[in-house]
Amino acid sequence: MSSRDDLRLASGPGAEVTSRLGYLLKHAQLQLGELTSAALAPYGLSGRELAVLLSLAGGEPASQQEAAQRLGVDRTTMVALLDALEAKGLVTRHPHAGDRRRNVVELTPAGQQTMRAATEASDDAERRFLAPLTGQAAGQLRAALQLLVTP
Amino acid sequence: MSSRDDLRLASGPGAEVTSRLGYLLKHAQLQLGELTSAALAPYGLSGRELAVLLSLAGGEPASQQEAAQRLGVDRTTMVALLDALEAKGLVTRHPHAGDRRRNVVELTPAGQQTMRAATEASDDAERRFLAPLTGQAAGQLRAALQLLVTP
DNA sequence: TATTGTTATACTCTATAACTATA
DNA sequence: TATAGTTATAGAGTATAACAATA
Repeated sequence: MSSRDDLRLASGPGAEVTSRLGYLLKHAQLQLGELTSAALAPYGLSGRELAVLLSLAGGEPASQQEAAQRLGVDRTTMVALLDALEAKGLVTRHPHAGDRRRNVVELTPAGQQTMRAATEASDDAERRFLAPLTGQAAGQLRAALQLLVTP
Repeated sequence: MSSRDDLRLASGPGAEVTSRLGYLLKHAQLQLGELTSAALAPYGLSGRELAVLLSLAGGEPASQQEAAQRLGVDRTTMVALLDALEAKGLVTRHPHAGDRRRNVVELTPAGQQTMRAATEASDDAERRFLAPLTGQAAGQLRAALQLLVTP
């Protein structure tokens, strides 16, 4: 079932569920995810793959482990994500000079270009998702989530 | 990896990812989910199962299909959820009098009692999750999510 | 023909355990 | 011994397709 077919007025039957925070967070994520997936499709990227590119672009060149930590996924999960991005020519893996256990992961020029274009598309999806809110309310939402997620 | 091991200051490396709305929603949901799971464990319920109980308790007795729609899951997903709740003695299924294709699903007395206690535990988990926010900010967060999720 | 519940199946995301190569 | 990357595997959660019973 798509995440849009199931929504109803908060005063109807089941309002006890649909007003709970867990429900709201889950369905907000589902809806944003649908918009983002559609927006990124022309670039052949998933939202998770764009997140990997962004985590690699910010700061120092990173090992796979560091990239995984930045994103909040397991290092075993990062392997498959990087396999896909490497196959698309968007990232490269090289052994670290001083510690050959590590792979230094970097964006290729194509990866940087794709990341920039895909980020704009993703930003646009965010804007459309947040359209029901005033600019102030959208800013407060983001700030509140930052506070909750950042320890 | 747990969802708490990966968090860092928003100004550090990877800030481009960790300040995106999709990341914030995902990790907010993960953190609340952990708190909720722990809070519900003494009742032998998952968050999804409590959601099913709540969706059944609100309004008229529902068919499985209606329960699935209230919750926003597929009717095939609802089958397994109800199997588990029925095995625990928390819900019953009876053929609908006027339309025997349908199962009327209702909470047993044990189901109602468990639902009430588990809801209190879940509410407490929500309060702890929202503790970093002022009461006003928490209310605004909930209202904003309602607006985004309700069409 | 259409709908409800069900089953079988598959796909995504994720983590744990164990392997390897390096340190 | 410990760590980084990898592989195999398993477990949620989810949906699609097809079936039986019923409308």
